[in-house]
This record gives sequence, structure tokens and C-alpha cells, in this order.
Amino acid sequence: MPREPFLPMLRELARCYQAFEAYSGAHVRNMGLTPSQFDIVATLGNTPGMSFKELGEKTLITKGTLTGVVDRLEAQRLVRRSASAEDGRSMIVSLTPAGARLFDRAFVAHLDHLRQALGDLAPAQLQRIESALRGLREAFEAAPGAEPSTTRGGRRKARRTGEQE
Amino acid sequence: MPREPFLPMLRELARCYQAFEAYSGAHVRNMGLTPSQFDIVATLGNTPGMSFKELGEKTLITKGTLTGVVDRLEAQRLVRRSASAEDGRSMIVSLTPAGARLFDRAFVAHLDHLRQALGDLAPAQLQRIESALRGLREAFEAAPGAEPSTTRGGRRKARRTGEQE
DNA sequence: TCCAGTTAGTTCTAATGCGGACTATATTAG
DNA sequence: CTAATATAGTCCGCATTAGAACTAACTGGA
Repeated sequence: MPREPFLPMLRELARCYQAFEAYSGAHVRNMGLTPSQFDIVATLGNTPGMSFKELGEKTLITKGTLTGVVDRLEAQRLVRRSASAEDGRSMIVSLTPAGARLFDRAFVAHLDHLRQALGDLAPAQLQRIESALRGLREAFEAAPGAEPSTTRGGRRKARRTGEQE
Repeated sequence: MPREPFLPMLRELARCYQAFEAYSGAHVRNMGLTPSQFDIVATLGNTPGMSFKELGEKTLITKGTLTGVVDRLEAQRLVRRSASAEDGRSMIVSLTPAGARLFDRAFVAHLDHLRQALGDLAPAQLQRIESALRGLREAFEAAPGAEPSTTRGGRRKARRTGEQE
């Protein structure tokens, strides 16, 4: 048993995230969507649409996965692809009227569901958790060897070229 | 923009977990393992082996997934299945000598990698993060409608049979 | 003993998920 | 203008992921 003080914390991070995913995901699936699909619908709600790149950054879904998820949402007539007027490479994803109706129903219902779990936590407590998590995330992102992937965490723009440990 | 105070916190939870996965996963992949496979090897290291059930609880991998992950590790001769002497239904998974050697190398290397990101965090800070996360997890697990899955979080033992809201 | 109910693992399906190769388009250097 | 480079999405291979159905083995009570 190595006495690394951060190991129990990392274990708790994984358990906590999985508990959230399980709680949130079960409810989302009851509404006929996968968690990723719900993320997309929730992100596109009340917007005029956005590019794959922007959608991927907001939902933390990598581009390769995003193509498939949008494909399936499009097959259900919940979202629509259209060409960008500004950039010939870019596609705009937006909600169809049916998608917007689903958003109106599902998003509110999901907030209610989350409130059942988190409604009792004080705002100050939520703030503490959030800042604790932010500090932890920044530790990972700032570490040497932290690789900004093509889509995810694209904060810094193209540092050195070869960053293999 | 609904003013739910917990939404920014949940977003930060997801971002933080993904940052950890990206940081940890990239290193693990460089060693020729997937994150799940590494989890299994790390969990089995320095133990006489354990059942699928126990392994699933410790690694947070559901049993259906576990079968496939262990299959691939077994194909690489890193782990071994053997029948349990006590329970005819149960299989014991343990590291082979090659798996134990991999554990010795990879686990230490991975701890070093994690220390590069987390080594500067004070123990008190780690404690704060850990207890913040524990409180959050317990909120999800205690919420009405939180369902302990077959493998994960098996704290309560087999309540009612059909629980579909 | 016998049986109803439970549990351990496997199998199956559908959907992510990541990384890398690929195409088409944009941008920049010269 | 033209070549080199970078970017947006798609496609591919491989591995995970949840959940449900299934089989075999255990457990309890009558």
C-alpha cells in the first residue's frame, strides 16, 4: 500500500463522477435519450445552433464521437445539419422544432430530478465543491505532459509541436 | 439561462473528471494498456486474486464490461481465470507472473506521473477535495430514485424487485 | 428434500469514446 | 499567385460502457 495522499482523493473523484452519471443517466434514459444525446440537446436549446467544434467543446464530446451522436439525433429528426455560410468546412447543428419541444420538456424535468439530489446543498457548499474541483482540474491541465486534445480543453492554442513526455 | 446554483458545479465536476481521465489515460496508453485494463492490473497487484464481483466493485467496472476486459487481458497472458474453491459460480482473477512484472513497472511509473500533476497540492487541500466529493456523492446515492446497479455501489442488498419509477 | 428466489458470470445489442487517417477547405508564407 | 500548413468533419478500428436476457450454482424456507 503506497502512502500517496492523493490516491484516496482520486478514487473519490471517480466514485463521485460515476454516482452522478448513474443518477443523471438513469433519468435521461427514461426519457428516451442517452446521456450524450441529452447533453447535445441541452446545449443546443435556446440557441440558433453552433458548429461541431463549438458543440464538442461545450459537451466535452470528441469530434469522432460527435459525428455519430449527431447522426443518430438527426435520424430521430431532433437536430439538423446545415452548411456554415462563413466557413466552407464547417457544419452548423441546430434543433428542429421537434428537438426544441423535447428540450423544453426534458431539460426542465431533468433539472427537477437533479434538484431532488442536490437541492439540500447550500450555495456556499456548492461553491466550495466547485472551487475545489477547479483547482484540481487546473493541476491536471497545467502539469507537464498534459496534452490538449484536438477538441477537448482547447484553451491554449497550439503550443509546441511534439509534446510526448 | 436557468439560475440553478448546482449547474456550474456539475459542469466543473465533468470537466475535472475528464481532465483527470485525459491526463491519466494518455500515460496509461503509452504503456500499452487501456485505462480499464490498467485499473484491473493495479487492483490485482500484490493480491492473491479476487472474484469478478469484488474486482468490479473496486474498479467501478460493471460485470458485463468486466468479462470483455478480462478476456483481453487474459489473451495477453497478463491475468488468469481460475475456479473458486468456495463458490461454484465464482471465478478468481489473478495476475500471471508477466502481469505482476507489468504491475511493478507500470504502477510505480503511473504514480510518478500523477505526482507530477498533484505533488504540489497540500495534504490539507487534498483532504478538502476528498471530503467535498464524498459529500456530493452521498447526495446522489441518498437521493430518491438512486438505484444501486447490479455491480456498482452494492451497499444495500437487494431491495424490491421491480423499481422502474 | 424440493423449490422459489437470489447471485456470479457470460452473452448480446446499441451507443459511446479515443486516436488516427483521410478529404476538403481555409490560411499563411514566400 | 502558389506551396506549405492548419483546421473542420468524417470515417475507421478497437475498446469500453450500460442494461437486459440467459445459464448455472447457491440459499433459504416449508
